[in-house]
Amino acid sequence: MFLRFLARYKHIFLYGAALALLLLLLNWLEWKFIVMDRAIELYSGALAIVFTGLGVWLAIKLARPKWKTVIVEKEVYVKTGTINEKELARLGLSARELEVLRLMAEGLSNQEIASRLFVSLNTIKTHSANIFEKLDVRRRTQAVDKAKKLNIIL
Amino acid sequence: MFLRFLARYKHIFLYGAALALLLLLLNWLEWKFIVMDRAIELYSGALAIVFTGLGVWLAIKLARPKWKTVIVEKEVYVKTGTINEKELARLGLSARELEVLRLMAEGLSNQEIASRLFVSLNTIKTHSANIFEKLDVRRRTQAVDKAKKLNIIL
DNA sequence: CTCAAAATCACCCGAAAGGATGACCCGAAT
DNA sequence: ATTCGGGTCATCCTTTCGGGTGATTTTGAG
Repeated sequence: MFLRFLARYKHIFLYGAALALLLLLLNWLEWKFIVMDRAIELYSGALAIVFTGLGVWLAIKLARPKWKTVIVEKEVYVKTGTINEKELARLGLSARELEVLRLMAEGLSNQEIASRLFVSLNTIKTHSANIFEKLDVRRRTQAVDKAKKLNIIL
Repeated sequence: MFLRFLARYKHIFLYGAALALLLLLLNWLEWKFIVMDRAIELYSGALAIVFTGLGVWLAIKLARPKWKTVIVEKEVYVKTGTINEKELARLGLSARELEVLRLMAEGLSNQEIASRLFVSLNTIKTHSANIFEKLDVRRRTQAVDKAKKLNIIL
């Protein structure tokens, strides 16, 4: 209970400890006889600087690094519902690659696609690599997403 | 030149001004005769508290850049259709899981999703496992496909 | 406060995916 | 006949996924 509370606000406790310790130290050493009589300004300045430092430290420790994420939206594409032949032609996907892409979009694994098309797994991997290259993506999920957004698959 | 510098670090100057003013005030009022002789502790304590406060204020003002705003440009594709709230409720996906699912649908890798949401990769793996469980699928591509077909994501 | 769900993180391990390259076959174009 | 693109398959290697399990922390409802 108390330990948890202490752990959570350890910085405050540390600060309090530092505060108490410093004041005690000042008293203990009886600086008032050493410094006070001739230069109260020096004493005040030193205190001010030290506790400003402590304050800064405290604030930094307590400040939660809250990151605000601002998402700027841009570029709007409209879903047409029909295949964008021009886009398809521009990308230069071969018939086989498009076939693989469609199966990919259905969530099939490479092995499943290979079985479905009666070819080897390696062949599908080659095709998919080519697809990624032509679509300028790095993963099948990206490929599917982009293909759908570009309306080259339904 | 100087003005720009001053504007940039106005908080430091304000702090310096406050420091000087307070010390001057103390001197002016000759508190050393009023307070010092009987309660140096009170004087020190007051100074400590005041300057701790100033330090905190200073740190907060200067730490402004830590409230960093991460601007993420995101392309938005508009699609006709609305979210199937009933289906969403039926599946029982949590808010976080839905969030992960959406990012998944954008083709992000688990690591990228983790970075985007400021959590660890392991957390995303747990979320995705739960998503697959709830959607009754085995792969992210299937999850995305099913989610889109069920209209629980756009 | 207490309980439960949600969210977080970790570790292990095997499967799948992906990058890079090379090779072979075949049909169409040069 | 040669070149070239598409399709096929392979090997090696690295990264990412996904399953399984356990644990702690946060949070919200009762």
